[in-house]
Amino acid sequence: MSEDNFFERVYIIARQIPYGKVTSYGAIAKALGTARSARMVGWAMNASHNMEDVPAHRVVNRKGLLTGKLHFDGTNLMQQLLENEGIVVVDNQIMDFEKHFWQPEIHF
DNA sequence: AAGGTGACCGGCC
DNA sequence: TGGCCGGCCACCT
Repeated sequence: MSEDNFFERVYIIARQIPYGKVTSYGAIAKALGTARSARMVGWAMNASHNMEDVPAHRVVNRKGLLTGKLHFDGTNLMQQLLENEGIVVVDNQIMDFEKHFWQPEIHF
């Protein structure tokens, strides 16, 4: 499959997201040292479909909006998963986003 | 090889 | 965070 470091690094970070917590694409990009590549994080998430251990549902945009919801199988699968972890989601938007926000460890 | 694309972000009104 | 615009960078055709 893929041995691309960039994608793999994104997966490593994503896998470190604790249960019931969420983070943003930009935060992951920053953790990788490339804050300007937030879009690539989203791209990597798209490819993460093949990966089982990557909780892409815990990754949202900076506003706490479930922008990637449409990329999941079910129409509201992403929201279901988040609510299953105790996160309240209303209209594709995470309530108390800052409260559930998790900052990835910075490791270049 | 070049251009288009995108699950974004920050700045500005 | 409501909306619009420019920048950014790796991936795909």
